[in-house]
Amino acid sequence: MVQKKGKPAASAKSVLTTSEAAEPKRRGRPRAYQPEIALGKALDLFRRDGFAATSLDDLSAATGMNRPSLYGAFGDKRELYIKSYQRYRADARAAMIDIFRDELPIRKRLERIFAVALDIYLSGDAGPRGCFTVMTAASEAVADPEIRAMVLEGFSELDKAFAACFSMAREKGELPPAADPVVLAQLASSIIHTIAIRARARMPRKQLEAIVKGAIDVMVGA
Amino acid sequence: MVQKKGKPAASAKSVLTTSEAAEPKRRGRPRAYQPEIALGKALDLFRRDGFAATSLDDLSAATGMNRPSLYGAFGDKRELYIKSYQRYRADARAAMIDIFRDELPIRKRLERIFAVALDIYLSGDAGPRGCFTVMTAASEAVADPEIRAMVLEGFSELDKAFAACFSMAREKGELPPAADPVVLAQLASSIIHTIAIRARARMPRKQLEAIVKGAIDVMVGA
DNA sequence: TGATTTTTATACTGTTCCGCATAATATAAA
DNA sequence: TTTATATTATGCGGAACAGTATAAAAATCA
Repeated sequence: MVQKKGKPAASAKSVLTTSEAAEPKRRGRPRAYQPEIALGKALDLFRRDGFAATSLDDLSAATGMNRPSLYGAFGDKRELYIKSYQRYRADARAAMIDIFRDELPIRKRLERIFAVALDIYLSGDAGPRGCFTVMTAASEAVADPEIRAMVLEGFSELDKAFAACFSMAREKGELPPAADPVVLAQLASSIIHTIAIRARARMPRKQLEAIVKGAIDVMVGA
Repeated sequence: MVQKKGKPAASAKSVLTTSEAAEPKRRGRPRAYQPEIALGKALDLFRRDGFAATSLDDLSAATGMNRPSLYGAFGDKRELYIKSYQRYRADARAAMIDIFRDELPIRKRLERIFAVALDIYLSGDAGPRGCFTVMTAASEAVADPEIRAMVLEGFSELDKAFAACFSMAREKGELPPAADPVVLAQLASSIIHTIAIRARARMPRKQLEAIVKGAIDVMVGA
């Protein structure tokens, strides 16, 4: 019979945001799930309830995958948590990176960054989801070195991104020469952390925006 | 026989820091535990592992109380968590209140406040314990209205204490008249939150102190 | 068609979990 | 002493838990 000649190899591990990509013909029974979508569901659950309070039954129900499939695709619960966290970081980075790099005035840029952060932290059907890095720092990071390293790297990435922002602003004369980009960056990160935490306690967006506005005034001048 | 005449009544509920107080003679079998000490042990566990990852067996072992005694003394796990949290708040308040009210120059006062905060967040045998308010905000506060209310009240208490600090400093001429005590207080709280979170991820004290120093410089002038 | 491969579906194992029922124990009061 | 009261000690019960073993199903390959 005429056979379709599946593409030779070329690594099936391509990272795809959409699931439209034509995978090379796989051998056995086809998967009933889409890994990226399932991982997103797992992330939703972990963000809502945290690691310990999320059971594999919950994850199985949310992803539509039965337990053995979960293990086959992502490993055990901890590995799934780690992959969920990496997915969160990738998503957050994608949502932020353009604004960080933008050539807008510093004040406008900060406003947009914090607005996107609030969108991320306040979204969620069953209550505001907060920042997964902060939640993970508060819980799993103490006892698990590998998770801790990822969290610290997350803090560092944010600090550096803000510092680059403030450096550029100072070069363009938007900030006084004496302004210290690293200190300002740590301040900006602390605002990110406080609104993430407070959002999680359901503080209304208006109040969080007031905190952001006051902080921006202090950082770049009223 | 000669009997000791226990003091009549006078409310057994007196809040005592030491356990030396002579309780009025109680009727049945005497307790084998000291409630305040047991509650402290429970708090230690909850701070280390969080609500979901702390089992009643763990609590029973740490307090030396068997399960029924735990229930009798503190109610179920959630009630014990709430009482532990209230205890944490009382302890933290006791450690801070004098410094907040002190008449020291604002810079010195802030330095002391943050130093005590770091002491609290970095203590712990099995890793830094962080801020229990922040941890609770990140986990239980979303779904539990009663716990959430306590957490929000905790944020508010800290904001107000800082605001009072900055108000007094402005009145004394330590800050420019245009300085906004509420905005500065939210900044100071955000520093508290960021060092609590970062401590939990085992960021070294030196780095946390650098964050504090930079923030103080921005808040009250370098 | 039949063999091979990969995934799904079901169900099991042994553990841990929370809350409570029951009985033993230690004190004060009568 | 006896009675009442308050706590401790033991352990049960049923549910939930994480992980896996086994078999059925659905595809490709020969």
